[in-house]
Amino acid sequence: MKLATWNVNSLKIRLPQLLEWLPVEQPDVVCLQETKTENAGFPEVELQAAGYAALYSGQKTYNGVAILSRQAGAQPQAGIPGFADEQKRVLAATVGEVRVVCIYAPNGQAVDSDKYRYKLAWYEALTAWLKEELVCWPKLAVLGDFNIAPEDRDVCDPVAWAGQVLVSEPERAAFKQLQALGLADGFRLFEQAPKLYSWWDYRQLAFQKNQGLRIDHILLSPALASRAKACRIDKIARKRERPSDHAPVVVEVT
DNA sequence: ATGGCGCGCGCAGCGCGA
Repeated sequence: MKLATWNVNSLKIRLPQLLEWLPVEQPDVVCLQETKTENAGFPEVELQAAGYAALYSGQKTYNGVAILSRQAGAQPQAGIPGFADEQKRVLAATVGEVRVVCIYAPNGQAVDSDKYRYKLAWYEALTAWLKEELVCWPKLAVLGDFNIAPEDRDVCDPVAWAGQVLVSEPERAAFKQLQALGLADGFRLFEQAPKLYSWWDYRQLAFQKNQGLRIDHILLSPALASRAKACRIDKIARKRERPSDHAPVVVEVT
C-alpha cells in the first residue's frame, strides 16, 4: 500500500498536475492540503475518472483538506472532535484496515502571535484526539503539512531560522508529543540523504538553491511503522512550471 | 530597509502563506 501527502496550494490550479502525477506515482491513498476549494466545487468527477474516490472538507480561499483513495474511504471525520474550528484543517477516513488522518496544521505566522497560540492549542487538541484514535485503530497514519521542521537537519539554514515560527522549541515539543504517542516519523525510519526538504519559498530561487524546510510528514503507528518499506520526498513535482511550493511525500507499507 | 512569489478574490491591490 502506497500513501502520499501533498500540499497543492489550490487544487483548482494544481488539478492538471495532480491528474498527471497520480498514474505515475500510483498511490493508493493521497492526502491533499490547501485545496482552497468549497465542497460544492470539488473536482470529484475528474478524480473519479482517474480511479480515485474522494472525501473532502473545504472552504473558500483558505485551508481545505481531502483524502483520495482507490478504495473508497469509510467513516469520515472532519475536524478534531470537541475542538471548535471554522478552519478546515483535518479529515480522517478508514481505507482498508488503515485509519488515515489528513492534516493541514496552522502556520503560526510569528512566535507569540495569536496565530501561534492557536497553532499550539490546535496541536494540543490534535494530540489528545489521536491518543484516543490509536486505541481504536492500531494501523493509523497521520499525513500532511505539519508546518513544523522537527530537527535542525530538516532546516536549510538552522542559524538563520533559529527560534522562528516552524522551528521554535514549543512547536518542536508539540511534534515530539505526537511521537510520544508512538507515532514514528516515516521519513526517518530509513536512511536519507542530507538536505532533503518538502517546502521551498517561491521567492529568490529558493528551490534552485535548495533553501527549504522539511515540514510535510507521514507519521505511522507501530503496526504500520513495522511494515514500512520506503519513504521519500518527490521533488519532481516542484520542478514543473507553476508548481506548488510543497513537494509530495510518499510512503510504502506492506 | 521587511520585500521577494504565488494564490484567491475580483478587477485593484491586499491578506495570507512559510
